[in-house]
Amino acid sequence: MKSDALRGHLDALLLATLDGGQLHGYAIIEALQRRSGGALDLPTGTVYPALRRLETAGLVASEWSTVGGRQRRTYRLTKAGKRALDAERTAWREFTTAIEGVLGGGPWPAQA
Amino acid sequence: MKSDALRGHLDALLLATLDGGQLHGYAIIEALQRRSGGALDLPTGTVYPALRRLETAGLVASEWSTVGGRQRRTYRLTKAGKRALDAERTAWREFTTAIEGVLGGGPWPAQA
DNA sequence: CCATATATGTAGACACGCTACCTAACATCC
DNA sequence: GGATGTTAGGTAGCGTGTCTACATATATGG
Repeated sequence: MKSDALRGHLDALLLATLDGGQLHGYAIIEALQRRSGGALDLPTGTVYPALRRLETAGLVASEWSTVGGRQRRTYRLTKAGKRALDAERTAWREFTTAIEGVLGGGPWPAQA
Repeated sequence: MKSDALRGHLDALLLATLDGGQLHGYAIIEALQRRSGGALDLPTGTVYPALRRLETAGLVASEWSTVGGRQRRTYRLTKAGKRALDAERTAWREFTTAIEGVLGGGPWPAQA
């Protein structure tokens, strides 16, 4: 998958991943791989800054914990984040509807 | 619709629009509006450079003509463009499958 | 005459995902 | 003891594609 395709949809992916419960960054990356059937393999340089952006925007909140001597920052959706997720899902449907209206299933008549 | 969402999908839209027959730039913008149900209203500063990029890549070809005293540059798909369109449609299906696997229809079990 | 629609185009800004790199603890194998 | 791999978090800076804003020109309608 070409990387630009994801532009503007990453926030929706991260919020949706946290919808099932809190996760730490590394686990989010693994969850995205699993749920996408291996199609999404996001680098940490993409995910960590995006999570900080979402936290600054108030859509997720995080807490530090230590598990087996390793530091973990666990993220969870805020209420605003849940609302944002709903909006993202709606936007996604509108987006795909618009694109598929153009992509169609094959050739179109020139001036329908 | 947020503008970044389109990133990486514009080429597919333009190629698909030309799949029904040759069109000039302005008509392509109108066709995109029509086919997307009004959701897509691309500025000329987006479409014209993109068409030149596609022409440089050999996916479309263009010819000048004059209609009613106005200059028109009419674009059509090349064979490479048709192949590229097929590839774009396949990529689109893979993309939406991946995203929808993550977005799902609602909450997921934490560790399926 | 002026506004609007038709039609094409360029220059520069900006957002954001990616590459590349760094740190650190623990586990395993030899 | 050390090499390697996995888990875990992070930053700096780049690339690039879309957008904003602007420029040009003809035809039409008021």
